[in-house]
Amino acid sequence: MSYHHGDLRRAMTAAAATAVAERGPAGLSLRELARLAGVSHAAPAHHFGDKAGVLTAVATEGFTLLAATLKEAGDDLLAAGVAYVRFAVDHPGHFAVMFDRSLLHADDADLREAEQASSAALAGLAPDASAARAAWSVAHGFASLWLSGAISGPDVVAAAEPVLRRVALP
Amino acid sequence: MSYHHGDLRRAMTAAAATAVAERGPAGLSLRELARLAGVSHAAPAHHFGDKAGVLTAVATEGFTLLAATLKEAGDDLLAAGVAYVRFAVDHPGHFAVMFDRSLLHADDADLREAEQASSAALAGLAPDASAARAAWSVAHGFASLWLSGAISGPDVVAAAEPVLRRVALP
DNA sequence: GTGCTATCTTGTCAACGGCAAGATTGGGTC
DNA sequence: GACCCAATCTTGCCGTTGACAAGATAGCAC
Repeated sequence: MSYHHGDLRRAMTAAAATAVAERGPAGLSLRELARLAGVSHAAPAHHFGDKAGVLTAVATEGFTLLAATLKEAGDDLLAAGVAYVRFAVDHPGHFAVMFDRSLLHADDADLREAEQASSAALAGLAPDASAARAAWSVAHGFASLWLSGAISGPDVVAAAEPVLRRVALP
Repeated sequence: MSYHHGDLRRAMTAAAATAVAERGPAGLSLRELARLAGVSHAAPAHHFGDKAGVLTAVATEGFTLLAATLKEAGDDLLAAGVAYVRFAVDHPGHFAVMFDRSLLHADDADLREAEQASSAALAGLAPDASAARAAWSVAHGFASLWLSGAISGPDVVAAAEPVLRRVALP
């Protein structure tokens, strides 16, 4: 192992997302991440500043990913809703952090930019602001409830579609 | 100050809810709560076992409160949705904890009972299971997004109503 | 090869959660 | 009223953590 890790930042955010997905944001330990990456306990601080910095990086990555996912889903509001839910289920570590201001540096420039990118991607799909808010609310609510176990079933998409359809109707 | 506090359990849950509302679940310190209550740092452990036990008590209180709030709102699905959102905004500390399994003792008997009470209160309002899920999703999603700052405005209820109406239509 | 800067390490500190063992209290029992 | 007992709270301790400071190392431009 060389003195320089080479790609510590990327390794840390990836490991952080996994850890958050498994044990929640509170169960995240910077020292553990450092051990997993094979670096000293103080190495992360250089890249991220503090714990909130790591989670801010994860959230930023999440918003960027979400924006790309939404764009890929096309113009259909229902398809976008399904994509939103699938994103949350596929990236629970990112999702758990993205909307929790108490964990993040909310005024981070990169974060804000990524937030706006996904907001814009969503706003472009709905006919008006109210419809966009409604679509966002259902998709976000369903995803949250599903991840918390409050709503469950054999298949996420199958469970989500009838719910999303109630708002996505033209 | 006497040796016995007298109502430590209640004092702790109340202080915990406030602290979570202000700084999030991660910013909660059992020792700080103990200091606020004027007891030693190990006193909480007797009542709650551990940190998750405190948050489980807060979540249980939240679900009980939510069930009562929903019942009070009457039979109208829209009114119930508004009540749900208002509950989240009025009790952000409780709400932040209720749906995060990673913070709780998810199999706690009292918690499960309170969960089911609020689930039942909600299920009684909708014509079928799908409608109930949809209503729950919008209300929950809007509340979450509002609390995170993703959706904002001068008045919560005014912002929530048009969104909730899209799903509550008969 | 020399200096510069980003990256990483070592060492340290206060705070925290959790555990064990003991002190105090109030209520029930005789 | 004296005694006992269970509930409640305290003191003391340990390992872990996040954060900070100061120094070591490496890659890179020139």
